[in-house]
Amino acid sequence: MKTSTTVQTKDRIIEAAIRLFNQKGFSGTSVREIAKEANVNVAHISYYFQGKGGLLEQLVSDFYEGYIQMIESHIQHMETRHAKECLLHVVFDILSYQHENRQLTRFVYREVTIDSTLIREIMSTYLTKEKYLFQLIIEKGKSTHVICKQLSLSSFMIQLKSLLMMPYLQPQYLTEVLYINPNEPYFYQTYYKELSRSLHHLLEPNESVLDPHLKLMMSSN
Amino acid sequence: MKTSTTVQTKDRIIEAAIRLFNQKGFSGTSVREIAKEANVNVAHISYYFQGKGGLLEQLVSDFYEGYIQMIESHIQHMETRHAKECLLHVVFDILSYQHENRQLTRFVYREVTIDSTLIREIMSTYLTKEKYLFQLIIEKGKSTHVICKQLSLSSFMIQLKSLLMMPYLQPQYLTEVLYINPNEPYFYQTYYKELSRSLHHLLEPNESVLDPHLKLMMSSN
DNA sequence: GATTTGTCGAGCAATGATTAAAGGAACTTC
DNA sequence: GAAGTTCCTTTAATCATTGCTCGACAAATC
Repeated sequence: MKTSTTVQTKDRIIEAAIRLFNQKGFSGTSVREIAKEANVNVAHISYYFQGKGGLLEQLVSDFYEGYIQMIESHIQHMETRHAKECLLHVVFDILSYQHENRQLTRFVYREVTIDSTLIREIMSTYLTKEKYLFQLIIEKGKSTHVICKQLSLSSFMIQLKSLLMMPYLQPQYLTEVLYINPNEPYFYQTYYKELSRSLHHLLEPNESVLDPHLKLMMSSN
Repeated sequence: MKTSTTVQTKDRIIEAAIRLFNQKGFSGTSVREIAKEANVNVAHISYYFQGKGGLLEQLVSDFYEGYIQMIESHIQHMETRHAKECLLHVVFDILSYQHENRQLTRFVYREVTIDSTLIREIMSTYLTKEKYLFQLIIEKGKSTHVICKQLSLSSFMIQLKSLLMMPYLQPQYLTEVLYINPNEPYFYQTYYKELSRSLHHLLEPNESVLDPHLKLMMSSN
């Protein structure tokens, strides 16, 4: 019996959970609050998700499922595109994905910084897969000489992921300190342009192999 | 009665709290756990810090106090240095500061993503101050033509803070996925070099006012 | 010896997650 | 249409844990 009210109940729990987890964190939210916010009975959470932990697992893997799937769809069309172009499209779509799921994104990215077995499992599946997919693009770019051969995948990933995550992990910083509203649809398009500029410099062949620290020091003296 | 054991007790609580908050988050840690980890009585936490909330406040403001103070000391010596040089020194010292206080850093940066009144107050004090201090450096750099005049402070801050925070907010990502150990002292020195390279490109005058997205697209066709 | 300061265990009231039991609505089967 | 089945919902209760405080005791300070 899959009535519409059933679906509503389950979905209302998910929506309420995302909202509250986003605001107060996982441990900071009680199942009673979620039930109240969703206007459902407390027992429903255990009934549908096998407890609070199951609800967390559902949300996190739903997020990464959609995330990875989106990246993979780009990889499949990579034959027809140049590596840099493909990379930029992926970046744009990640921003778009994060924008569409702002609350879930912030919650997941925060929760991922907690040392738990669940998180460790997520890591070894979705995030290594993400790394692998980016590696494919980078490798192709290197072979077609549009990406600097010396580029280290690790340092690229660190910087890319930093830049992608920050605005959605710390939206209050943008609003309260920088007076930028990351909720506006214009934001991530503007941000994308800045990102693509940074990426461009990150990928292009070094103009010098010198220690950039020293180089900067010298040029400013 | 300020015996050495008294100091020990208070400090042991702080150390234990940092360790546990870092691992399991603020809400995910109970005062009993902290007391157990610190080998003190539960009542001590309320006695010294007026409850769990007070302990949180103590830790967070201690962190930002040292953080801001460190940046300010650079500003005072700014007369003798060029803006870019000063900026790089600040960046290096922030990395160093975060490295020295790895556990506290990760905890604070995570907790700052929670919507609470405490956090909002922290924002409007320390983080606007941080922004102001960076503004001073940037302005000087612009006036001496070592920093691009069109550089937006906001987008600079977003990117800078992203890159500074990421490795210390997500150390498990580095270890488990990228096989990089951010706990090694070498790490933040290496990372600093990468950062300074990115910053160099961020600050230097644009070689073109063209939409970099379009530009990249065209150059890869 | 009086006072302040640190320590401790017990215990409080509140809230945490979870579940067992039972009611009820829709759908199938006879 | 009656009986049975399945799924959803609700109530109530359980049991652990939460943060915090009280009163007693010890030790140091004046």
